[in-house]
This record gives sequence, structure tokens and C-alpha cells, in this order.
Amino acid sequence: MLSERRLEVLRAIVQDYVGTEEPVGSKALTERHNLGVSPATVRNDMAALEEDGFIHQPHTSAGRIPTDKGYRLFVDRLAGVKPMSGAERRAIHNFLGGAVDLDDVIARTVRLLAQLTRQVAVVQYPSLTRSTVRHVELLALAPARLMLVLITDTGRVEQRMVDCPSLVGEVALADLRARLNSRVAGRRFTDVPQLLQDLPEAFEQDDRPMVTMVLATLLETLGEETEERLMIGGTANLTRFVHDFPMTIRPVLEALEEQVVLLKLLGEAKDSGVTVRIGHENAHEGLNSTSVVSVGYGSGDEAVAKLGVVGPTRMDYPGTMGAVRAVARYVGQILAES
Amino acid sequence: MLSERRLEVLRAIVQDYVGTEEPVGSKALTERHNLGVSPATVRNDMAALEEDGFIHQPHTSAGRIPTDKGYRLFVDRLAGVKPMSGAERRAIHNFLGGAVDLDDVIARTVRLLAQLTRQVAVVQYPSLTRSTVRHVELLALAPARLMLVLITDTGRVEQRMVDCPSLVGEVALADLRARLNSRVAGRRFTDVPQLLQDLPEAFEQDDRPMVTMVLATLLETLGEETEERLMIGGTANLTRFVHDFPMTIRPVLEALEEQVVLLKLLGEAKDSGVTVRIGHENAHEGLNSTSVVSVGYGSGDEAVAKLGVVGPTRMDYPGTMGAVRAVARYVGQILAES
DNA sequence: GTTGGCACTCGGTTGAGCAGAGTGCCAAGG
DNA sequence: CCTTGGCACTCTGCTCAACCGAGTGCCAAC
Repeated sequence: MLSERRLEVLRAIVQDYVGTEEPVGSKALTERHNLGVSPATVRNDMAALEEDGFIHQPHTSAGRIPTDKGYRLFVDRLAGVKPMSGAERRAIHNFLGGAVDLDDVIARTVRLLAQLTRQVAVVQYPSLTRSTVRHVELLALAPARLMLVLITDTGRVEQRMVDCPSLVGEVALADLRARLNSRVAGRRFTDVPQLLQDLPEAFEQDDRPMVTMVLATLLETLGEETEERLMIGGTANLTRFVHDFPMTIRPVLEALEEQVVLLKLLGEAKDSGVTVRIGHENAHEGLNSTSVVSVGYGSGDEAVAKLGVVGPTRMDYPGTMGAVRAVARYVGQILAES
Repeated sequence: MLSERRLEVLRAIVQDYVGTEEPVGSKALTERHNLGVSPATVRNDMAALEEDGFIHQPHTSAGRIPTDKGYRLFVDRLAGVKPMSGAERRAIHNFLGGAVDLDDVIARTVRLLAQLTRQVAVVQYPSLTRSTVRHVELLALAPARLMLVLITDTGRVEQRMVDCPSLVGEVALADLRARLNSRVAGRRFTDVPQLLQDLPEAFEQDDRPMVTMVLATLLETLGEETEERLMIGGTANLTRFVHDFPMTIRPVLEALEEQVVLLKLLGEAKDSGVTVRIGHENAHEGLNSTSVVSVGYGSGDEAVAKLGVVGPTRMDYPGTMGAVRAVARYVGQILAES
């Protein structure tokens, strides 16, 4: 349906518009790209592209602007992912390598991503549900009060208080701690419930309420997907488009504060490969004039969490996708090392 | 120097300007407040106030707006702190009371403060340095690898890896754990270094390197003030003034991303009582057109951290100060309960 | 010290006119 | 059938002038 040249025209329009931030006309196009045809021909192509909904003009007799559909085609068929240069890759690695703990890794990732893409960066903490248990610790803070500490292979630490129905003996506590760890250490979260199913039976009648209580708290912690955390940064970059959509910045900021919205957003991303959501493809209304580029990352093959950037639909997709992919890759490496 | 009525005029100007966001003229003033004098008289007062630098006019023959100095006088002498209503206080208490852990307390506090003041909220995590140690835990993750977990009375948890020079015996580990806790549990962070000074001597020659290593890590964690964390929220509220200072929003967003800047900002606040920094009183350049209202909060008498809001110099100071103070009070209560 | 009057200033708005960019259409040429 | 140059047309954005109104400073009178 669409001839080769028309696609080429669309690509040129997208590239020019992303660069200049202004509607692009037929004459400027032929001047900047050597398409080998005259402006009039380009105009015909533009009319066809507009007919098909890939571009539109803000007002009669202004240049053309890509539509969401146009960007979609551009991303899917006309542009690749621009790989980072060697120097950039080294810089990423060095910067992330300096992190001292998980919080620091995430914080650095956010900064890096925001700087690299000059957009808003969103990084999800490694999800509990896909992680494995490294260690479970039980501390007696008071005679009938325990603290449960859960440490994951990604370095994440969760702690919960457990109020026990009766006094907890030192011996029973040590026993429970040992049994817990021998059963679940190294296992995936999703497998834990099964593994612990018959644990109470191994204990004296007296201790069972306590054991049950601890188990309940542990399982609750594991299952609490709402506890998913994330970090964002680079919001100052939003002001770069303030002339473009002056009052659109507000709903975006509001959306960014709603962790639930962001988590859902990232959750929609494919597990592997870079996912791009353009404009109205985003379910959340406040983000209808933004695009979200996201990707999963993880210490192994599997993604334990997602990260991405939020920017205007008019963004440098190849560059952004490249940066996002590269950062995800290196974060994965860093996490695997630690 | 300043007659009673002139102060009254200044107060009226501040109140009107905060309300209308527009320069306020002599006629409008006399109409809205019954000062008992004519516009001409008010004009004379205004001239005097301007002479003294409390107000100024953006252009000849426009209304007056307060200067930073004017706001300062207003805050110091003309306005009190507006207490929250009973209903508001109950709402605060209920909302914060629903928190499940420290992170949740802080997150809720940020949301609450942002909603209450309709400005940007900043809440610092309870500082390590002023807290006391609740418990220290040592876990052997691998034969020569320990995890050190530090739990504070405010519910904060810090963990560090310790790579030991030699294998660590189960007995020595338990011994160290016991000795550590008996010495430092319940003590203030600042006292810990002294308390542990001669600890290595209590151990066998073989274990001393390990003990020294653990101690070093612990002290480092305690001393690491750079690790101060904070949470911000309500940035969407910045857009409310976008017509007022359209390009001023950017440096503010940038400053808000610099945790260092914010921590310094909060650090400048007095330990007790509400602190207000107006416009150029803020050292950071990006915040020269904003005011910062901050206050310390804590579970006891002493402040363990600060919280506050950042907004335009044209803000409702009495209301904001009241909200900030009330929230701080209730956060302190919640922390004390847990 | 306060008040009413008055001339003056200046920012913001409105409307006309103009320039420029870009389009759609058409007829001619390959 | 596609491409091309020409041409009339349509918008937007900018500038300029005029005008309105709010607000002021000053002054003379009370």
C-alpha cells in the first residue's frame, strides 16, 4: 500500500520534527533530505500519508506532524535501536559500578537514565515475586515480639514485626530459623508457600501458634505485590517541553507521583526486548501525550523488574531505546555481581 | 518607626496578594479591609513601606507586592501559626495511623503534607545519627561473608556486606553478636564508637581481624551521614504557579532532585519550632523565588529528622506553618508508638 | 496627619495590516 | 500513471498604533 518512498518521507518527517520541534513542510523536507523528488511530489505523498492517518497538520497550511500512528510505524518499521558508543558504554559501567548497595544502584540508574535520555527516568526495584530467598532471619526484640527479616538474592531487605501469642523460647526460635532457611534459601518466592506448608507439624504443640504466625507474616510479605517500589528522576527535563505543552506537564507530574500508575505502566512492558508505548496507547489519560520506553532487567536471563523513561511522543526513539536497553543490561550485570 | 497602621497595611497587602496573586492597589485595599482611612492615606503608608523595602511595585503605577523582607516581617510579627481544626487533626491522625512500616509512614506523610498545603512536600527519614540502636544482627551468608543488619529505634533498617579475611566460626559469630548487642542496644549512635573501642580484645587472636572488620563496617554505617534519605512529593503543585514564574519551575525541580541540596536546606532549620526561609534567604540559587517551611520531628522531645514544604514566596504562611507543625507532631507520635 | 482631586504613567488588550510558509489543485511533460 | 512547476489561497504570527483602566504621586485644603 505504502510505497517505499512514502515510508521514506514519513521517516524524514519524524526525524525533522523530532529535531526541530516544528511542523515540517514539503520544501524544507526536500532541502534537508535528498529524496530525489520535488516538493510537489512530496506534497502528494504527504496527502496520502495524512489520508492514512500517519501525519496531520495542526492548521490548514502549516507543516505536518506525525500522529501516534505515524510514530508507531516509525518505531516498528523505519528505525532500529541506536547502539551506544563504546565510550558511553564504559561510562555507564563505571558509573553503576560505583554503587555500594541496592538503593544506590537504583538511585544511580535513575540519574544515569535521566541524563542519558534527557527525560524522566523510572526504575522499579527488583520485584520480590521473581526473586529467590537468600536468607530469612528472626530476631527476638521482646519476649513476645519478633522481627522477621527477609533478604533476597537481589539484595533487597524486607522487615516485618511479628507479635506472638505467647512467649517465644530461644531454642524454638533457633530451630524455626534453621528450618526456615534450610527449606527456602535459594528458592523462588513463588515456591515458598508449598515448601513451608507442613512446617508447623515439625514443632511442639506449644510453639505452633508462634510458628503459624511467623509463617503467615512471611507469606504475606512475599505475596505483597503492592509493596513494589520504584524511584523516579529527571522530572526537571519535563520543563524542556514546557512551550510545547504548557498545561500538559501537570497531569504528567501527577501521574508520575502515582506509583500505582507507573507500576502498571511498567508492568505492561514485555519481559524481553524494548517496549514502546506511544501517546494514546498509554491507558492513563495524563500520559496521552507522552511515550513510554521500557524494558525488563535482571541478574540472569529473566527480568526481575522493569525500567524506562517517560518523554514526549516527539522523542528520539532510536537513541532512547538504545540508552534504555544499554542501561538495563548493565544494571543486570551489576546486580548479578553483587 | 513603623506605626501600627502601617503594619496593618502591610499585613493587608500580604494577605490580599497571597489570595489574589495580583499586585494590590490602595483602592482595593481600603475596599476589602476596613482600615478606616482613605486610599490616599494608604498610598502614603505604601510609599513609606516601599521606602523601607517591605514592598515594591513591579512597574510604575501598578499595585504593590511584598518583598522578601516584607514577608519576613509578616511572618515574624504580623501573623501567627494557624492551628488545624479538630477535624483536620483527626484526619491526619487516621491517615498516618494506617501506615504499616517506616517507609509507609514517610510516604503517607509526604502525601498528606502535599495535599494539606498544596505545595511540594519534603520529608527526611529519621536520621541515623540521632537514633538509638535497637538491635544488631550478623548473618553468615557464606563461609567468609557476613551480612550486618542494623535496626534502629525508629524502625529503620540498614544492611551491609562484610567480607571477612578468614573463615568465620559459628561460635565466634554468636559471641560477637551477643557482645555487640549487650553493649550497644538502646544506646545512641554517637556513643557507639566509644562503647566498642576495646571489643576486639575480648576475642581470640584468630578472630580479631574479623571482629575489626565488622566493627569498621558498623561504624562506617553509623557515621555515614551522606546516607541520609528523604522523600518528596506534590511536585505537580508546582504547576499551579506556572503562569507566575514559568521558567522558574525548572531550577526548582532541579534543586528538588538534588538530595544534597534538600538535606542542607532542612538541616538549616532549627531543631524546635517552625523555621521559615523566604526567597533569597535560601542559599541555593534555584530556590530564590521560593520559601521553605520546615520543622523537626521526633518520637521523643528531640528531633530525629526534619520535614517541610517548598512553595512560592507568595504562600499562606500561617496555614502552611500550621499544617507543617501539625503533621510533624503526629508523625512523631506514630513513630513513638511503633 | 488625613483627604479629595488631578494629571500622569504604563502595562495589557484590541484590531488592522503585512509577511511568510505551506498547501491543494491543475495542467503539462516524461 | 507518476512527477513537476506554477499559482492562487489560507492560515499563523508579528508589528504597530490606539485605547482603556488601574494605580500612582503630588498638592492644596481640611
